[in-house]
Amino acid sequence: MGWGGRIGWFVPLWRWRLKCFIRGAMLTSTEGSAHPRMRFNPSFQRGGNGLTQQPRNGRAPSVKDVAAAAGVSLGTVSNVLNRPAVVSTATRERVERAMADLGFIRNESARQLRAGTSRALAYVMLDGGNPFFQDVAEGIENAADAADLSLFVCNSGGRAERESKHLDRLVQQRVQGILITPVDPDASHVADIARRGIPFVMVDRLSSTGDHCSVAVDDVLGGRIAVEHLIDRGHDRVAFVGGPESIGQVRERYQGAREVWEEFGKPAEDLIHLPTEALTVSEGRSAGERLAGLPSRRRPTAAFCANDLLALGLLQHAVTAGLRVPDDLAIVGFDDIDFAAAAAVPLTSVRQPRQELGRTAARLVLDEATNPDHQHEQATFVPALVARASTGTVRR
Amino acid sequence: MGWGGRIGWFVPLWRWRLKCFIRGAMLTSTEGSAHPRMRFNPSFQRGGNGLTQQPRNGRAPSVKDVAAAAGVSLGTVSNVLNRPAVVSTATRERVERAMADLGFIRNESARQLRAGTSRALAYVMLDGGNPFFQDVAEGIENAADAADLSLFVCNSGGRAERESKHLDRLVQQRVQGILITPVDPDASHVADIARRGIPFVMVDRLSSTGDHCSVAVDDVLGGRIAVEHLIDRGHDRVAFVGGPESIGQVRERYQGAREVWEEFGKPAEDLIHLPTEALTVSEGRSAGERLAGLPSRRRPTAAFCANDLLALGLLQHAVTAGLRVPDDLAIVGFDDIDFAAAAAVPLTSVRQPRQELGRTAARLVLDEATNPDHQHEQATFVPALVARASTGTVRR
DNA sequence: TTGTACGCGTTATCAA
DNA sequence: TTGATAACGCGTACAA
Repeated sequence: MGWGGRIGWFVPLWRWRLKCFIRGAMLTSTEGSAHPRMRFNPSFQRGGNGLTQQPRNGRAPSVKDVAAAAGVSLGTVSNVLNRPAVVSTATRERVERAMADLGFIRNESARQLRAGTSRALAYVMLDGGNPFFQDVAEGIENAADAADLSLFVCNSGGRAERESKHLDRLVQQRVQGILITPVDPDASHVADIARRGIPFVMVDRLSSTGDHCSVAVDDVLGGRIAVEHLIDRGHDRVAFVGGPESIGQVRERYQGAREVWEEFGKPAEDLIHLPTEALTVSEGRSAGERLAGLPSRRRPTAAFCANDLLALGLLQHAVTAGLRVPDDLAIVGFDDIDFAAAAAVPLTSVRQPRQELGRTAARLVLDEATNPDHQHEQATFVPALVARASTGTVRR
Repeated sequence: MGWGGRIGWFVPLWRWRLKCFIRGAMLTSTEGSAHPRMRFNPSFQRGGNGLTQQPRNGRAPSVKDVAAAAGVSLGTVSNVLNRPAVVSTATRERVERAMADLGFIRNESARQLRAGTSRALAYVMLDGGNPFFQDVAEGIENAADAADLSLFVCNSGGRAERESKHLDRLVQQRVQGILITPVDPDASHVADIARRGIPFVMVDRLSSTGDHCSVAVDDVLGGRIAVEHLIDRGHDRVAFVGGPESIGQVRERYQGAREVWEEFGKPAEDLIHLPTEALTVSEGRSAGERLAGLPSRRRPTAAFCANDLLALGLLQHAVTAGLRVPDDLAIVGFDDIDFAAAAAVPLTSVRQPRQELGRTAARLVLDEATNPDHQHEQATFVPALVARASTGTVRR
């Protein structure tokens, strides 16, 4: 059975349900004007708050119902909704009264159909379990809220096929714009979005082609300041903890680390790469085990982690293993999520302006959606080191 | 200017944008059947992936465009989409080809309008900054995904007026069902949802009235096992850290704590309430300060925190202040978020089945949406203590 | 097997 | 100031 069949099956149930919840509702005497349309809708009832209605056949009341109840035409109701000034006070009040009585609520689908686009944005995030992206999402939501738009928040969980599925659905929904932190910025299903002309902003990744907006911090620079800070503190052997390399952010933060390491004339083999399979707390713990397993003369005295989750996992392992942080092992994270400061040994981290990334991305996508002179923009933020106890002491 | 004006202004921009991105796209010779409708759409082009089209006046291609391009009627296209079996292979392929060429994507608004309901669920969460709710949301999203539904994730941030605004929008969107962890379960705007007949499930709160489904753990029991665990470990003075009392979860966890404290014959004044203004890490820190400020003979040797965020804040303050955890201060949290286990002193916590709460809630809301025999259900889960290092030792 | 015609709820245009 | 009517895109009777 195809979709049509299922839809046809849904509708009666919907009616059935309405019929059920009506049972027990307070019903008072029928009221309303003597408008002839009224006889087609004989079941209007009035209750305290307009929710005790059973308009027509069980569907939600429409402008048509309101018009009938108020004894005016459909166009007038529309005017009350969209150009209140143009309708006389008396009729407007009558219509408003009818809307309240019926519990009328505008149907967004119909408005969308008419308008050609929905009143929603969407953010497809890379990892819902990482508070960093939640904070970005919060920034977006605030901006969306201010523009009176709803926000679809989707989570790809790092899986390309799930991301693609989400995007398909969002395009079907005709969302006004899509913000995404992509699994792979070069994936075709990502490029297709911009090519369709849907306002589109890449978050936490810069566009290489420049054919859409993007918002990110300079990850290479972030890697640089993290490692420079560790060099400052006198560390001569440093671990870079992070992976997989398919993640651009990881690559660039590592690159920044290597650059500055080299510039300070340190031997490349003293910047030790501990690859991880994901940017998670548990991968951080496992990296900690590998780190502890190194022969002591090869063992780093500090670690720069590609994000805070890894750093927290590493920190946990270190403390459990009896290492003193920062004396035995200094740790720098990346993102500066709230939990970094809240760790038992507060974590030094490279701060990204999380909410502002989101706000800016939303601003750009809205500009693309509304401004005919929109120019694609690559908004780059400068990361900042927030030094805390986990790198507290200067060595030697 | 009212909304109508703005919409009217949007549409031309939309066209303008499409015109722009088309520039530079590869254009090949016009192709297609000689169907007469074709002349109304003279600008069809074919490219590699169907995205280089400029159908009609800049709007996304509709079934009508597909029909014209394939040289069939509109109904046939619809049949291809909804009852592929009923259409001959040859025409079906021709239609599918046309859809691919044009980059046709179904318009959800139109489907919704027709179907009377959207293909989306919604979850309004209480605190987006708390990973607990993110995990619940993830459970919901997985279930929604399996049912091929989109999920609106909204965040009230504990503010009733924001929650109400979200709910208004969701009702306008005609979502299939609403899941919510409400600021106040008894608020009228919450009750209105269920009264409207919208499938509705309360998450992390039980329904008192029974006129809708709900999913939660037994918070009183959770409070009991937390404090019983501390009593087991030999603690005679315990703090309950949590607030505000307007949050039902806080009240009930506290109640459970008091019950078991009394049952063990402990004097009521030795269960010390440290109220907080929110369930956040920073409030946990501030509670830590107050705790440290107590005279030593009144100072608790253990703390039960109303959630893990408070516990992490308290832990952080304790470590910073030089207290040993658990020797000087044992700590129990609630929720067992991932960061609890990842804290530098892994946190003992009362575990809620976070994802399962979400999955169950989604299951219930879908049942209400589709099953005519749906009965409201109060799904109660049993919390479980997860003992970790933060309460590690038995005292005395 | 395919095509025609109508309705979903809203908004905008135009006429009264 | 108000009313009638035609779209928007899709799904589906019903007719051919």
